[in-house]
Amino acid sequence: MENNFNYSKREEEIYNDWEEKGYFKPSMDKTKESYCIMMPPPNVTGKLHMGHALDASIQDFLIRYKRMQGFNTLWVPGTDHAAISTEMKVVQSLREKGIKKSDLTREEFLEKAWDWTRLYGGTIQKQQRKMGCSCDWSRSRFTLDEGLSKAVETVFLKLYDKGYIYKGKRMINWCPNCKTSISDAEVEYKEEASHIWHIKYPIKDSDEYLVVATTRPETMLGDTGVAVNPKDDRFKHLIGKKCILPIMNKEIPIIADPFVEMEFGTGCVKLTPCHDPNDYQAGIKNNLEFVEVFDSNLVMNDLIPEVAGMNAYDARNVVVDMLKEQGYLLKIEDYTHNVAKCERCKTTIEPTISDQWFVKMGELAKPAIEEVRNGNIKFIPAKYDKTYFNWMENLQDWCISRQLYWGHRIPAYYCDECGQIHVSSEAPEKCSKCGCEHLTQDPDTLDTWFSSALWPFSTLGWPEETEDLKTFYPTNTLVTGYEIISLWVSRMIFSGLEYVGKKPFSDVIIHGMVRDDQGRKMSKTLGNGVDPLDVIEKYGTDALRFSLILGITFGNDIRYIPAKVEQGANFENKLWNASKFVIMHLEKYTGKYDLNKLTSEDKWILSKVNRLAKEMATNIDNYDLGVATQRIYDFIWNEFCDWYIELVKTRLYDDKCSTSQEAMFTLKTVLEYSLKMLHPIMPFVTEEIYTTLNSNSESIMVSSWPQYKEEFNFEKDENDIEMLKSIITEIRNIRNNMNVHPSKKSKLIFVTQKYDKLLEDSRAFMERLGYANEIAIQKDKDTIPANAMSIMQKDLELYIPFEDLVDIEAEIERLNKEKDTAMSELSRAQGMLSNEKFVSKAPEKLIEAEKEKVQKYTEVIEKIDSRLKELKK
RNA sequence: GGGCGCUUAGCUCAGUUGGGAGAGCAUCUGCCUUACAAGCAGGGGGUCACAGGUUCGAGCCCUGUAGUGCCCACCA
Repeated sequence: MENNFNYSKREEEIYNDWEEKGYFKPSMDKTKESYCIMMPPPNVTGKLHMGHALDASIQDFLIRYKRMQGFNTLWVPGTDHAAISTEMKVVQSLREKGIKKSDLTREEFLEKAWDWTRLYGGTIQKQQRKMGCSCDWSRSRFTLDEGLSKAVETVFLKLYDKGYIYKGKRMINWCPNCKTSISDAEVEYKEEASHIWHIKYPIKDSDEYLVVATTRPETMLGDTGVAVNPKDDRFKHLIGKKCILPIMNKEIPIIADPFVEMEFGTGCVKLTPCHDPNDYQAGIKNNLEFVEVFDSNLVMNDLIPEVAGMNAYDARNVVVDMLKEQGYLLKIEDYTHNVAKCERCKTTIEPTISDQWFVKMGELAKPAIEEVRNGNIKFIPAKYDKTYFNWMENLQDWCISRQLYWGHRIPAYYCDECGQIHVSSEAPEKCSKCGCEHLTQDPDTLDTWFSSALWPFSTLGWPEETEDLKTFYPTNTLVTGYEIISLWVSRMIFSGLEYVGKKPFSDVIIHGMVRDDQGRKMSKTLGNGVDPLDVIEKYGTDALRFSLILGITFGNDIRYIPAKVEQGANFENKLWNASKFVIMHLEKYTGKYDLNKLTSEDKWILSKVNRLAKEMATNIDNYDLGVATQRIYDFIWNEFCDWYIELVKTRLYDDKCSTSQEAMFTLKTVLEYSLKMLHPIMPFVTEEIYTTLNSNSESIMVSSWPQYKEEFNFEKDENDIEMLKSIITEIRNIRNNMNVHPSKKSKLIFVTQKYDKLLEDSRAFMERLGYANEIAIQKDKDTIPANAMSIMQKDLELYIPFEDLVDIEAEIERLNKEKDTAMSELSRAQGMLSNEKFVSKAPEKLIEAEKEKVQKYTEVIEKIDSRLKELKK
């Protein structure tokens, strides 16, 4: 074996080998339970970032584990066409070539977009291969491919027939940059410093006036009312009257509406139903006039000649100046408020009234809420139930039409003559209403999330009743971040329930965000992003995966700490070297061993690894991946390497050892168990070692998870070896304190009635690990020299004659300290036992443990006392 | 405005149903011991944010306070 694992070379070779052999495909064994994960599809032209790396590490962990557990396992990869995001990138690249989107026909643009997708698409899937993802690439899907488009169309027609999809003029979020509508979920809010303008609106036929406060004075040209709170005594007498809109010199009504906060601003709100969501609602409710001030490109219309044709933001200054001149402007205050921004391009959103397609959410949301409430779908951690409910219970109808080319085109056709809407998969030959033969398809496309919402079943072939759909739907676990619970998770849930009639998945793991080492979001502007591919190049995929999983708790954000990746790399090296040792010593392994000849240390480690296999499986089944990883790490390093390998060395080095075959059996068994348990976390290095260890065996990927065996349960031997370990640790401790170099050996005199047999069997390693040149095991303490250090335990005394090194006074002092410790332990245990309430209420097991402690420390104290007496002679 | 988290060793984080506080890194001491110095052995370091409460027993459960972060709503 080489001195190190050559990950940069071998990881790729191993991966290709797996893929070629078809290990990523499901077994399709009908006798096995299925387990399926749908990979959240990244943007088709995207690049792998740390969030993806985390996502991939978690999913691959689960998939590999389940595969080893014998499940018929499928992990479906794929990519999303990412409508707005991709279209923006294409527009940008065209602009760099001096081409405007409007220069091209729809077909020409789409041609360019496909070129772009072909050029940059697939990068991320190559990178996912580098991550070691064992997904079935032969089932990879793209949201715009034929099958998925069929699913989208089917859903659209179905919902339309049911009346759940409708077209209508509503107030929507318009992104002036992307030039499309977007849904509420795609809007984010950002605090922005601005001003608030106080404007006087005179009351008709009166000297009185109202003062309205606004952050958008230019919209006042389109005001068609002023609202006050009906309970506001200041303005009660004005309700129902009219006021004069400045500049426009137009009468507008004063209405009462409880949405107005009396304490905020002036208590009077100007109403511009065309340009504000609240005002829009108030406009409908109160039957106000709808007056547009500017169009969707923010170009002012000709309400007044002074601003006609101007950009809305420029018009603001003109309007403010006019108000000032005419004496209507009372004051301008600094004001910081939340401004709606486009999630994609960060442009300020314009609320606009527009003719769009919507999905009616009410009836769809109900069963989706119920499915989580009744526990059929679980969030991990459960706290995200609340995020989900909060979203689902306050849903507005979902605006699904986008004024983009890149996406699924809406299957609706309009009669050129009478405007009749025809929703169908094919263009109708003539209008069903007027018989006209000229129909035009709706130019809009659908929201990206409309197709992503179908992901769990569209990828399995729905609406066809495919074998895959029957086998793998509902899927089992969804792994994603909290930022898309509302955008994606919730929509998959109602979609699955509505279209397939079954939930899309059972468990939803919500992991946190990967932040930089200072806890900041990784972002392009900060330049603090860490590219997982750089990390892989430096430390290898296994080390990165290990670092992302070790100790994580789902739902909490994690920081990317380089030292943690180093920890992973060091661990990989440790495992590699331990394996090298094992494999080296297995040269003489005949495979003929006798379980009856296993020694205590063999039984000890077998018992431990055996139980770990069971407990780690429980951890994983409970999605405690961070804990599971910690446990296998601890076992391999602190038990197997630090102790078992050291304990077993004497037997391996001794040609005449009668239990060397059993030692080799144990080494091989424990290493194999460990490799298997580590494989879902560090797939490559475990594969490399496993196939070296078992040169005629197939991949570790298709091996099975170690099963708990009752015959490997050795409780007594576990206790025995733990006792010996504590003795060895104490010997080392004493020698360290005295600065005695390991090369200076000493004699060990054990006095014990109980452990003589065990010690006799353990002579060899006790000599080695206890730095002894001679070991005496005796039942009485007649021959103990005075100048010896001592270790007192229950049922055992150990004397180490260090001869002239021992300062009797110092030893007395040390023993007194030991005694103090034992005394305080004793009194603590006695204290608990003398507490009647403790004895009557605490569990039996605990009381017994305390009683044992009393016994133990009483004995230890007696022994120390007796030793002290001898020393003082 | 509403909701949800977090606060544990110098740093980054674990801590499974309440039963004597853990890891990695850092630090200190001693070791190139024939798998590994990317290592070995040993040590130091914590009133688990604070204040109450429940309990025989609280890092864990309840109430409140402070600091901090996120999500939702968007109030002109």
